[in-house]
Amino acid sequence: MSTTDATHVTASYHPAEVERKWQQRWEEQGTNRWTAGELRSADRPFYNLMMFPYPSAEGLHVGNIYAFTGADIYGRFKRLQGHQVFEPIGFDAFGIHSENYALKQGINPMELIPRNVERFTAQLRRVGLMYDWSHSVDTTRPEYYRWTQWVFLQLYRAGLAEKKEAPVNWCPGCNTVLANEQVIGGLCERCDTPVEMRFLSQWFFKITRYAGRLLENLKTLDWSDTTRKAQENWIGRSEGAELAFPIARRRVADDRHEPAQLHDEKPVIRVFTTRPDTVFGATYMVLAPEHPLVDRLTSAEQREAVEAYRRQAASQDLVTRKKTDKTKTGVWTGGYAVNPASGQDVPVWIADYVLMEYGTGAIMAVPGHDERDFEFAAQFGLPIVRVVAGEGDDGDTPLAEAYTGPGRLVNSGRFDGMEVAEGKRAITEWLAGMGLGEQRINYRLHDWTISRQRYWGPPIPILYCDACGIVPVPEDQLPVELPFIQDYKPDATGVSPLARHEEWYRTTCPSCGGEARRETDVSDTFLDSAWYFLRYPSTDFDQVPFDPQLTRHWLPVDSYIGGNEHAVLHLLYARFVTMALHDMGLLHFEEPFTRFRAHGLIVKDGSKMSKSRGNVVNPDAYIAEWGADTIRTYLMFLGPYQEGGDFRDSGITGPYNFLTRLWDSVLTSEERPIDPAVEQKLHATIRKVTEDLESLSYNTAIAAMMEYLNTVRAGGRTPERAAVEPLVRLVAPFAPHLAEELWERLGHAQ
RNA sequence: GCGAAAGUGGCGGAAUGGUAGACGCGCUGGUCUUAGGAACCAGUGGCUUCGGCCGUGGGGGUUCGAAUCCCCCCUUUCGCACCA
Repeated sequence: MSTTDATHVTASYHPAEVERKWQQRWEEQGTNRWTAGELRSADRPFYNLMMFPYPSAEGLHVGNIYAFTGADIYGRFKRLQGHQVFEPIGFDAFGIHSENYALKQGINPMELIPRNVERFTAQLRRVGLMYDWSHSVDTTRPEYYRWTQWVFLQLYRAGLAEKKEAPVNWCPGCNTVLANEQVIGGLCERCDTPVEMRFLSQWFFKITRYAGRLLENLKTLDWSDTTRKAQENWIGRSEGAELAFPIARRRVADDRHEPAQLHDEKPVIRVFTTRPDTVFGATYMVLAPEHPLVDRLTSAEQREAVEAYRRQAASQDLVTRKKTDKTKTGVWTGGYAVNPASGQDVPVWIADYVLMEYGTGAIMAVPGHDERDFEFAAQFGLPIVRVVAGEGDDGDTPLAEAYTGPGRLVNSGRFDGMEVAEGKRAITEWLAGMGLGEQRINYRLHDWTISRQRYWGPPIPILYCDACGIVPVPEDQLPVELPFIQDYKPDATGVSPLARHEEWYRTTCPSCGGEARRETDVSDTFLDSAWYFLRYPSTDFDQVPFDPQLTRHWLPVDSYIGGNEHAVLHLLYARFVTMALHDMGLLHFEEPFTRFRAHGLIVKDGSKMSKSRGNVVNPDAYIAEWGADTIRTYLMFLGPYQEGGDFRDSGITGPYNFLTRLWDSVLTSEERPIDPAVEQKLHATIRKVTEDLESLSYNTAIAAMMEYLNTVRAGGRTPERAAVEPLVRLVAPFAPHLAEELWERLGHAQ
């Protein structure tokens, strides 16, 4: 007997019909929506998060669908396991990318972006994702960025936001400052223009204060290895010592200059080194051309050459400057410093191979044991002294190249004979005793520049008052709304377009009532996304950024899935902001994402999708032709989810045929006892699919289901109802519409 | 240079110490059909004297047994990169 009514004609599989029906029903019945009360009372909460998209004008990309579907499948799996799954989505719509596009179109982003959001929303609704649209966020809405500004103020109060004059990355293409993380190989991440170094007064977040903890905590996180490693490298911990080389006063010919403003008033050059054991071999010093002590050290005779060199270095973009293979250049300042170990005067040079942004911006040069210093010394005829002798090395033969291996110290006074490791410790201790050094851990990580001289972002909630100085905008006056202006185009002046609008920036000081001026820079988009996951559960509340009770109930995030391109950007910033809010007592956890998995990249026919190649997959057309269920299943079947895959049109028929066969099998199935061999295979399949879902091995889960269906239908046999009914549940995370329809046709109320 | 991942049929990939190539695409043959770029069934790593032999980038090793573990080399992709 057929499971369907004898008079009922078994219709063939029409995805469009089925999908329309179920999307509508889910919407009407609020299947995926949560009320505030339901969120509060959920007893097995599972927060399933995916990286929210930037709503580009091109519309939803197949890569977005790949990312979201993989995350959605995991959420649906958890729901089938009895969890109450909260799966929100939103839009990361502020930022240079959006703004640049608006500029190109000549449409104000305030008008353009909402259209993109609308289009994205419509496209996303067709994919069959279990989003709770009632808890969505859009970072460009005042009701959202009000709280982004609030986050800024909390960091400011905690002393973690600071305005300072500093060398920053300036993109002449985008006319704005960029965070270090947004400079890729010396180029702007958005427009590929070579980035320049400028000295500007900017707002910074002191993420470096958290460097140690950000690094340490990584060990405790259940994250993709690649992502963890990327953060580890980015934070870049190195152990060593900071040593002080006093300036040799008598040798400074030109003393008209005021003493330099360093961290203290002592006329010393501070250097960071990982090799304090080689300090006896430091035969010269090099400062970055921008180093504040250069003026003080430069002699009258050398001034012209030094100035010329500094001008030249300043004019170079970062790509040219950081080329490792170019020959070393540099100029002697005419000044000397005292090697604190050997007591000898060593000449002080400037050279662009020393970077102002790392360490102290100055190095002690040990040509005998550092490749770069050796190259520089060889080029300029500076003395090379050996202070480490390797195995079977008499310590006398002149070095043909820098020796960086292990060995014992030589030419190092009473430290001669010590092993490198011992020497490091002993020499650091000795110099520390004289107040000329200390053990030090240095991080590659920089403070996070968050000022952007652009229009399309949340205004930084700060006022400048002649009487009171820097004044934070009172929290009850938030948001500081971004005004609608026509001339939002950025320029090379180093200030935001908002600085052209006096009517906007002129205001009164909340503490003295006098005249004040608003900060006209906006904040980095990455601040918007550094806390959005805190907002989702609490979008029903407009008087707090995140409701304490809901936050305690739902956070940290249980599963987070996204692209690895954010390994050092978003994922690091979100961790920092969370940690800072935790330290202020505002959050009960310090790591936002318990589990993170990076998905792979989708390519088309073996090459990266790009507009110029003309091989960008338009997901709408594919969904219209094959149905969302087929596209979802196909994308997951392409290859291991965490490695990505190659989208080829010819492959879609496989998953499509599978779903069609499943449809037919269910609707023609018979009510009869299940064959024991089939039953055994069924249980093996359930087990396999369950394990694969947990590990995101979606491709093999699908393969297992196909294999099982092949067994069920082997030799053209009619399937037993008991053989196919469980398969409908197994396939549900992948093809939710089809599964619901079949489940209903099998006589189950949903 | 440093760090990470990977190299398996015509193609995407499966198998992490135990029958290599699951599953799918493609291809071949068949059934049905007026027809089929539909559906269904069967086959499909290479060589073969039909006994078998060879086969997971290359070379060596451990093991009763290696795609899988170890050593050396080659190639590709990604991240970081004059980081002191």
